[in-house]
Amino acid sequence: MKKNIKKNINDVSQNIDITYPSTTYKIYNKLKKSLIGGDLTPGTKLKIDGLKKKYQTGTNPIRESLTLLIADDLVTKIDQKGFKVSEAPQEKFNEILKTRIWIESIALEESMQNKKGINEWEEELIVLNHRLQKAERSLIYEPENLDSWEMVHKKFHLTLVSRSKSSFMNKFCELLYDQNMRYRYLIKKKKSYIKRKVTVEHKGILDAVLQRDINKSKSLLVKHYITTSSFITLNSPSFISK
Amino acid sequence: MKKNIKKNINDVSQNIDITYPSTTYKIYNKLKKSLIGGDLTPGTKLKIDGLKKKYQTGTNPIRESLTLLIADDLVTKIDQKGFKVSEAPQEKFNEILKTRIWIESIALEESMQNKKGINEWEEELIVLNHRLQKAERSLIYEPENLDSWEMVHKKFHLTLVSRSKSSFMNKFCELLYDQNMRYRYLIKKKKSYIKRKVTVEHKGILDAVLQRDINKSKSLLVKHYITTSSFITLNSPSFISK
DNA sequence: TTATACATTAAAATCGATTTTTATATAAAA
DNA sequence: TTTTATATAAAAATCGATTTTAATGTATAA
Repeated sequence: MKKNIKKNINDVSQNIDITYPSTTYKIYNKLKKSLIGGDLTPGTKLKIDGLKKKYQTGTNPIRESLTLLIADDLVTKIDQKGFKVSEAPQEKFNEILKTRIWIESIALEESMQNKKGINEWEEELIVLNHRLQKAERSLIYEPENLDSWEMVHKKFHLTLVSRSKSSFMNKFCELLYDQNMRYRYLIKKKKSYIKRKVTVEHKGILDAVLQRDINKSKSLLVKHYITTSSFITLNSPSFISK
Repeated sequence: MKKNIKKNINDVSQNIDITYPSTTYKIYNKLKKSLIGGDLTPGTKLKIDGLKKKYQTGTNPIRESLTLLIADDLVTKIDQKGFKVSEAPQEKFNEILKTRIWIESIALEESMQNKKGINEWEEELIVLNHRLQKAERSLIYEPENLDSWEMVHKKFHLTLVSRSKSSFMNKFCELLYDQNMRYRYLIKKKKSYIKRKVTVEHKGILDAVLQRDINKSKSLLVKHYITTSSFITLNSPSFISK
């Protein structure tokens, strides 16, 4: 009833077939954001009743959202004992870094070797890099723009490795990106993490790609990840998984 | 009530803390088996009501099982429109093959370079290969043993690539293994697929691993996958995704 | 004390009914 | 005829209550 009213309000303007996301989908996105943003401490139990109250909804959307988040490795489930926020030990971060380097090296190489639509791809990367530089500059004066910086940053990195002609590779890259992002926020919460300037590094990778120098591109990408990772070290005692 | 009785019956013998799987978990496993086994035609709609009747259970376990299967890429969900069996076009099989080769080449190399516990690993592989040969021979006279062959076969392949020290790599390998397995069964249902002898190939890979010849091991593993794949070609019209 | 059985509480898992949305069929207008 | 609106049917999604299981606390026996 309530939703029908809402639908009519929106429908009058245009005749587009707007579909409204399910509660499950909305809660999933909210929870995912909280988990990646480090708002939920690793290991914390995710009790259904609590989440029901917090998000003002029933059992089913909560449980389904949590089930979806298992696939993202942000939530862990123990049968008959419920859900909890996935742990985030240092060694897991090392795994993420290592795996990202393995996977993305292949994906970048394949993306560059795949000639079909390579010009359009290069142009897209130029635009994304431009937006990224802009977003980064705006961040100095308006730190509340972090969300939009995150969006462009993710898009830039995933586009870079998107042309391997394997949907599986794309999925793996995104999973690892989100995992890495989570650690960035977790460390920000613990230490007074200083957002370092990555503008130059992104530009370097882009230039190597435009030069169509595969090895240089790969090595710059790897170097970028390793440099970034040195800022994400959680070896404070609070981070050792219980 | 019913479950309590069951618990008591089992508990009298030993004082082990036996945990009973949830309905969701049981349904998940059954569905997964059906999906990999090719019993459910790609693209088929998975209606909640139908599954409820089939598995004699409520909405929740069904929906949760299906949600879990999305992560395995065996089920596809469209928000507000429900679940369906994931499509299985030829091109997707090509992706699986390609991605497996990329990922497992790295994982095998890392497994062999990782010296810690390498002797135990080699011994485990010898035992698994032995069981695999045995299971394969028994298959000639008792084809109903296919399930146990599948189990050993999966274990052999996943153990081979298990030591990269990245839980993500292990997960990716298993996902791709199951995806590949699904195609094996789908083609079996369509063509009169003849189970070919893979005994020699497994032995070859094992020997190369025991010789600690990384390049040889990798190339034999890749060759094994490519040879197998040539038997899994679904270019009959019935397989072109609608 | 320490361990074991039992009762209590809390939380997960499940059920069946209701609500909301989509798909289909039918009728009216261009 | 084709399109557009409306009514009906089917299915997905959600809700709130109930059942089942795990965790906690308490009393009793070794």
